[in-house]
Formats: sequence, structure tokens, C-alpha cells
Amino acid sequence: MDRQRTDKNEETSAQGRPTLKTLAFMTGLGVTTVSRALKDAPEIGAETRRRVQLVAKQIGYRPNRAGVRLRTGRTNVISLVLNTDREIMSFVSDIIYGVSEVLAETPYHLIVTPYSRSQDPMEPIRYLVETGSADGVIISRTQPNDPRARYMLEHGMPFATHGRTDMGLVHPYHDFDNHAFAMEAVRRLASMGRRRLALLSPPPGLTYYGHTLNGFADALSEVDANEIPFNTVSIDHTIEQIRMRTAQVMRRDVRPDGFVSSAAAATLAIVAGIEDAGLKLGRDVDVVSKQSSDLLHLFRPELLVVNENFRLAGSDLARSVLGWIGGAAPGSLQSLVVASGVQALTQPLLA
Amino acid sequence: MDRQRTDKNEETSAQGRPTLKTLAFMTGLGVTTVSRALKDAPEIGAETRRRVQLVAKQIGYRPNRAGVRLRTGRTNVISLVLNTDREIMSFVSDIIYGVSEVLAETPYHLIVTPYSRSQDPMEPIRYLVETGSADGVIISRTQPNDPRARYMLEHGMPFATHGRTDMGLVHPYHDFDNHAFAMEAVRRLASMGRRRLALLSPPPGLTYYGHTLNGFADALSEVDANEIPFNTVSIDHTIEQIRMRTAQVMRRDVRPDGFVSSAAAATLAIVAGIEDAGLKLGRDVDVVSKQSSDLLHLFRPELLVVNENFRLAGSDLARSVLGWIGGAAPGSLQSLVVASGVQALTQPLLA
DNA sequence: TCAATATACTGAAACGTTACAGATGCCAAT
DNA sequence: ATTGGCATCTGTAACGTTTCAGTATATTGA
Repeated sequence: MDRQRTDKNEETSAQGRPTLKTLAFMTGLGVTTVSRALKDAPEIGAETRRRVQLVAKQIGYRPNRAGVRLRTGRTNVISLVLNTDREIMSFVSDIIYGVSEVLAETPYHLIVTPYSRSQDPMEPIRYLVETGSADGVIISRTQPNDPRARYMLEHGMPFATHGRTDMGLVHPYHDFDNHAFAMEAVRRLASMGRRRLALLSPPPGLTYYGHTLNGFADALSEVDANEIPFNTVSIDHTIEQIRMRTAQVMRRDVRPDGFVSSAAAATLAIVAGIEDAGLKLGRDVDVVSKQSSDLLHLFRPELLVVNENFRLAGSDLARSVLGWIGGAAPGSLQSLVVASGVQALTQPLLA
Repeated sequence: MDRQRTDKNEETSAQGRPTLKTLAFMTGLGVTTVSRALKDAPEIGAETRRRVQLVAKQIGYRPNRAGVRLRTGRTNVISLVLNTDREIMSFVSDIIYGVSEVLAETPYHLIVTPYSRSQDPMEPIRYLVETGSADGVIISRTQPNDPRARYMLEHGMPFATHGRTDMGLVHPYHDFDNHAFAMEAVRRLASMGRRRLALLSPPPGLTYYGHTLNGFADALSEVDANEIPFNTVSIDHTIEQIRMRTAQVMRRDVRPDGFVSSAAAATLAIVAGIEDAGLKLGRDVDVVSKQSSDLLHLFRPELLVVNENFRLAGSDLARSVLGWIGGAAPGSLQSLVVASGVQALTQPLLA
């Protein structure tokens, strides 16, 4: 009983999907030649090259990713490593969109590699490096001495960090200038006559915690205002925790008349806490907050805001990783975005 | 200029990473046997199986994804297809987290496949199917007659939709019962004496637009209240558009005394519009809104809310796709979440 | 006793790609 | 005529996996 269709190399009939062999048969060339013609190798005749590329486009040839990956080790994948419970919400989608935007023009796919509470942040990184599941990695929640960055550097895995490190190692990053943000915020509050300022900081441990604190402190001494300690909470705490702590502080005799908040969601909690204490935003106290989408003005028009663009961060990070993969010097792939300045949400006249 | 290590089949020394061949050498077996022992094939001796699996664990063997994919066509990838400019923010990250949570227990990776304005929503789907880049797909923004679902069904690509279709075709889905939501919202407003209700609906075209409208209409007739047309905007419009339109409507003689809003961000705009018109939430008008994270109560305690859990949606969708891939009947992988009921954000006594 | 059958294992081939090491033909320089 | 160089093309092997078609060895049935 002979087998129906051996189909071993029946060049003839409908394959599921064109491969190099299909193209080779159609053009009458060898698969090597076809492979080379498609990637503009120098030793292919101009005429042949054109013919192959034409046919390839005609029949909609797409290289098989598994084939390429198996042969070359190149995955055409960028991994975005995310903390599944700590990352602030809107943040993530914006970054993803920014990254996608850039990768869409390339053969790269974006995979999201999560890690969650109680997990070692190194674990997803080790996984990616050991299994070679990606050609490049993007991480966030960057620390001054970040073991993930060090590890990837040691193992030759291209990456970019959202936020800087401070280990004397050079690698691509995208960062928002939180030192400048904190300074501007303090200056603005001081210019409104506020002198007792509190800072709701990023979580200690992350690099921009330090940047923010330093900016805050630097500006304080510049404008001769005082800090009201508010460091038992950070933007990583729950809304409820921040709200209660704010209310508590606001009921003291010596209470803040100005807040600097590093995240929009936390700002909602601060304002709620202020009002819990029976005080009024804009009269008793002013708040400068970062925001990543333009919603705070709907909440309280008296708020002062600084915008941080996470979509830009995403596309910047993606470009940096691709650049490194493409052989650019990692030191040339760093960007620091300086705040656009503090904006009042309503004209003082209308207030 | 030394080549890495020729290492053709030097069984001896440190390969970059263990493969079946490594295991075969270590155990003294053939690679076929090793392959089978690892996947509990029946024709392998119990003792051998145990031995192989032990060694594999010891040296941290991980199957090479490219090898498996090339040989079997199985990608171990689930793709989440997202509209890059229309999707509401927080929404996306929650879904991603939900999906990740489920995939983390499996060998599956999550890839995010974006499409943007001006692009045919079918394009990413066709890409995924034609290139076989995923074993399963999750889509959102589902339409009653959804060409993407039809296409994937025709091409045997397992998928799950966020939201139902209405084509007489059976496939996995996860949906929030927006009919029930709208009914509950109207009932609640009616019970507070509100009789002139406006609905800020989902964008027309999506399936849950119809569900919401029907629920709204059904409850209206039940409680004998009236609809104030508000259908020139939807939650896909900008904050500014919704705000202006709300203000406009609220300045009329016959204006709504109740709103039902299908999205939290839009609710901010509605309230802003109400206040633009010089009216007061809770006195002149009440608003029932969906929300996916618990923030609206900070905005205005007078708001009434219904919670929709997108993280649950994500994990449900992931489980469904995996189930279908695993051979379960698509009809058995459908879930409809009914609203938890309208919640007042503050006790009436305190208000 | 011999064959049939089950058990436990194995080599070779194939998936689609790229790199290596040639082929082949042609032309200019010797 | 021979050599060398150049331009253009080609076959084979390998990446790591699974599947097909076996091969031994032991076990059973008559």
C-alpha cells in the first residue's frame, strides 16, 4: 500500500505556507541563493535579487520565525518585565503602547514577562537570559544598585532601564528628571507663599526616590522653606493608607501647607486626606502632582501638575534596546526627560 | 578572531545550555528515549523515566522553544490583540495582569499584538493566523458580527473574546453583564426619585453597546422614567468632548437628573460638565458609574458605582483560550459576570 | 520447541533557516 | 594555453525537537 502523497519534495502543489524552498522552486534557484537574495547579500546578481524579492512579495513570503531562531539564536523578541502588583496602572498600558509603536515597524514581537509579589525580581531576568527567550529586555523599578542590570550586562543581554542606575556601569536608560520635578514643585509652592512642605515620595529603594528627595531638599534650602516629614508612606502604599496618613498630619498644629506628590493616584488620596481634616485645597494647602494622563484637573482644578509621558518612555526604551542590539554604543542610548514645568490647571482669575 | 568553540559533538564539556543530546549522553540513552521519558510516554520503563526526569531537573534542562516550534508548529504563545489608541487605560494593564497570572503557571508566553488608528482590525488577526505566530488569541472590542471571530473560527485558531458576539457562532468569551448593569443603575436612580435619565454609552458598534442600551431601556419602562437623549457622545470620545456635551445638556430646561456612565474616566468628565453648568452632584443630579479601580469615591463621594473586574476578565480569558487549545468544547468556556450591585460611596447619613 | 507478542529502546528524517565550503563559468593577465 | 581572479550560484550540514519505522530482548501461548 503506497502512501497517498509522499509530499517529500513534491514541489508542485499547495504548501500550507511558502518557505525558501517554495521560492527556490518558483525561481529555479537554490535555497541558499534565495535566502541571500532576500537579505541583499552582496554576491547576488542585481537582476536575480530583484526577481526573487518580487516573487517573494507576490506570494507573501514571511520567514519562519522558528527556523530563524533555531538556526541563528535570534528570537526577534523584546521582553518587557513587569511587576504584576506594584506597577501603577495607567503607567503600564502607556509604556506598552509606546513600545509597540516602535516594534510595529520591525520584525520584533513584544512579550510581557511578569513577576509578582514574593518573587525575586531576578527570576524573570535569569529565565530570559538562560533560555535566550528574548534579544532584549526592558525593566522598570530600577534601583541604584540593580542586580538585574548587572546580571544582564555580565551575560551580554541588551537591555534598557526605565530609570537610571548608579553603579558606575553604562547602559541605555530612559528617565524622567525627578530631581528637576521636585525642585520645580517646591519653587512653585514657595512662590505661592507655602513654607511647610511635605513630600509623598516614590518607594525607597528605587533610584528616583533619591532623585526626588534630593531635588526636594535642594530646592527647600534654596527657597528657605521647611520640610514636614511625611516619609512613613510612599506612592506604593494603598490609597487608604495615604489618605489616613495625610489626614493625620493635617490635623496637627504644625501641618504642611504644601504637598509634592510623585503620582496622580496618590494625589487623589492626599486631597481626600486634606479634606478629611476639614481643610481646603488652594486655601489652606496647595499640591503639586505628577500625572501621566490629563485627568487631575477634573478632580480638583486647584491642583498644580507636571506631566510625565510614559508613552514616550516606552518608545524611547524600545528604540534604545533595538539600538543596542543593532550594535550602537549603550552610552549613546540614554535619555533624560526634563519636566515641562508646573502647570496651574485653572487661571487664577477664574478661581 | 577565535571562533567560539567548534564543539560539533563534543559530548564532553560545557555546552551553553543542556539539550536532549546532553541528557542522552549523560544518561547513556538515545535522544528519542529521553524526549519520550520527559513527556511521560507510555513505552518508557518506569525506572528510566524517573532517572531521566531527575537528571533533567538537576541540570536545569528546558526544552528549546524554537526546536519545539519548528518541529510541531506549536508556539506556546498566546497573543493579546489591542487597539493602541482606543483602549481605556487602566483596563489594559489589568487584563494583562490577569492573563499573565494564568500563563505564568504554563509554558506559554504572552505577546501583545497592537493595531492602531486607521488600521484594519483584521490585519493583526490575519498576521497571527497566516504566520502561525500564536496558538491562541484574545481580542477585545468585540462586535455583534465580528469578522475577526469568524475568521479565526474558519481558520481553526483558538481564541476568546472580551465581550460576546451575536452571529450564531459558538466560541469562548468573557463578558460583564452590561444589561444587568444598566438595569440596576436605572433602578437605583429611580429609587432616588430620578426620572429623567441620560446614558453615556459604550461606542456604537461594539456588542455591549447594545446590551447597555437594552438594559437601560428595559429598566426605564419598568420604573416609568424617561430617557434624555445623550447619544452624540460615547465613552470613546475625549474627556473634553464629554464634558462640554454634558454641560450643554445640563443647561437646558429639561435636563437629566440622573446619569448612567459606562466608564470611570468618562464619569469624571460628566461630573465636571454638571458642575460647569452650575449644578450639584447629589442634589440636582445623581450619577451611577462603572469603575474598574476603586478611585471614584475620592473624586466625589456622592457617586454611585458598580465595579467591573478586568483582572478577572484577563485570567478568565486566558483560561478559556488554554482550555480550547487543550481540546475543551468552546461552548463550555464562556463566562458572564453579573454586576455586584450599585454601591453608594458614602453613607447617606454622613453626606 | 517455535513463533507470536509485548516491552524498552534507537537511528534517521524532517521542520525552515543560515553558514560554510565549494562549484561553475567567464574574462583578463600572463 | 594556462593561471588567477571575479561574479554568481549551489549542496550540505547544523540548530533542537518529535515522529516514523524500526531493532533487540524478554515473555507468552500452543
